[in-house]
Amino acid sequence: MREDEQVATISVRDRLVDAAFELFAERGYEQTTVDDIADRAGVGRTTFFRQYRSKEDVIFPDHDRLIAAVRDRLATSTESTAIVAVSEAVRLVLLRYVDEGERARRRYALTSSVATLRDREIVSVARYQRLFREFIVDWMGPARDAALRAELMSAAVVSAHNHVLRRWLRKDTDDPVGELGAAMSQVTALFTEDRDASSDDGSIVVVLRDGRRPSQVAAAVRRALAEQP
Amino acid sequence: MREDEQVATISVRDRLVDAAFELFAERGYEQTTVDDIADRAGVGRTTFFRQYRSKEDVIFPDHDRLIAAVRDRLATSTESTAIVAVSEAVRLVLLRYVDEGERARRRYALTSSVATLRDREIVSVARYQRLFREFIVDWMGPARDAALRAELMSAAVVSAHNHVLRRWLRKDTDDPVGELGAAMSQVTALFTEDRDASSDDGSIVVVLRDGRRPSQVAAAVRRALAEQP
DNA sequence: CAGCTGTGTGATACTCAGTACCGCTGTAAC
DNA sequence: GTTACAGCGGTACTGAGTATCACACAGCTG
Repeated sequence: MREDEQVATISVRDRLVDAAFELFAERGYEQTTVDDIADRAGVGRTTFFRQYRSKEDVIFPDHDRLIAAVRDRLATSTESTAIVAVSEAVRLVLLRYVDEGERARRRYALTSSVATLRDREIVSVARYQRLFREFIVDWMGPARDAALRAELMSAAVVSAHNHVLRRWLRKDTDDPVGELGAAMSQVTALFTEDRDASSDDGSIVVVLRDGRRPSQVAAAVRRALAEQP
Repeated sequence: MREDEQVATISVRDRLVDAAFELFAERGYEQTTVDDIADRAGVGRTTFFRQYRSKEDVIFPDHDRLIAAVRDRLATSTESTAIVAVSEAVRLVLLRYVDEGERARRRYALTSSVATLRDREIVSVARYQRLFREFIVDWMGPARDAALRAELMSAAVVSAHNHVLRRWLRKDTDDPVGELGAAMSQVTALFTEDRDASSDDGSIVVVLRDGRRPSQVAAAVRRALAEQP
């Protein structure tokens, strides 16, 4: 291929994606064959499967690459707790979708209406959750209930992320990144509140002899609070 | 079919399941075709697809029926909070697997090693999570952050259930039901502790004029505590 | 220029899951 | 008997995904 052609021509991969989205919109997903897509993109069937492993693959973003990026981010994380590290890492995923813009929304329309694609999406999400779970387990070591806690944390982070992502996809929010931050602090709060709250609810008891003035009581309370961890 | 034959003969459905499990164990899942299964079960290919929608369906329990049972349980639930109701309902799922016994474990061996089946399992789990989420949303109404909280709760319940279920499948525990109860109280504890701990940590401030005695301060505190929700 | 090599491409043929249809057979009802 | 019906098997088809092979077009080399 000569250079001037290269400038004018969109890559084969992109042509296939465009063709696929067009056809899915026109006739629906099941009514479109791989041959149709390849034909419209002006390439052979073989080329389609060389570019994308399956018919579903055309619509989905490159999860392999994105997961690798998330893994890297986790590996080089300097956060103080596992759940905060994961909350930071999941931001990458949201940003990727937001960057895609309209294409992400068109994909959402498809995954919402086609069972096969919805299932595929669910499986992709589970891969992130697994990655997070394993990271948290490694981070926490063989502590008491570590496995269950890791499970819950990763599930919470992923759910919160998906909640915000779906809101953005549905145009329910203009500030997905801000909402993600809020959702993530809600999630981390779930897991970082005083554990064992049933036995220690965080109350402080200050005992004084009779005859003190309320200002003295207040001072004693202030002192007690300062000593709290 | 005459009656004496009916007694001696296992149903076609069961024969197909047995044949499938045998063949998957012998040659692996991908190396087994639907024809192979039908042949070994002594029926035609057509009959296979009349009994099971797909090749994967043979191994999985009847999730449609089980989900319906769970939905019924939720609909007739008299629990005080949504998450407790869901925690109770998810027990049905665990019990179903435990009832299956060895068959569930053989299925687990397959879903652990065959990507297609693992994906299918993940999708099934998502269906329960969705059911729970919708129930919780209905229960909570349009409260502040209800959608996100419902998302987190359903994810937590399902994760905890799966954690315990997998422990039982791996023979890491002999008391799955007990562990499920423990895991579920851990989950409910997550969501029933003082919420909004970041903005309201549960502290009570009692203001008094100078000159009161500590016993009067204590009485005022007692009164304030009594007024707490 | 001729020859070599590697890479992307398209055509063909194949396997297998899943669907649609049709004809057979045994059973139950009238 | 015959009519109705339900379960079964066979055949043929569609379409996804795989494997193979031959070709075209680059770039490099002598």
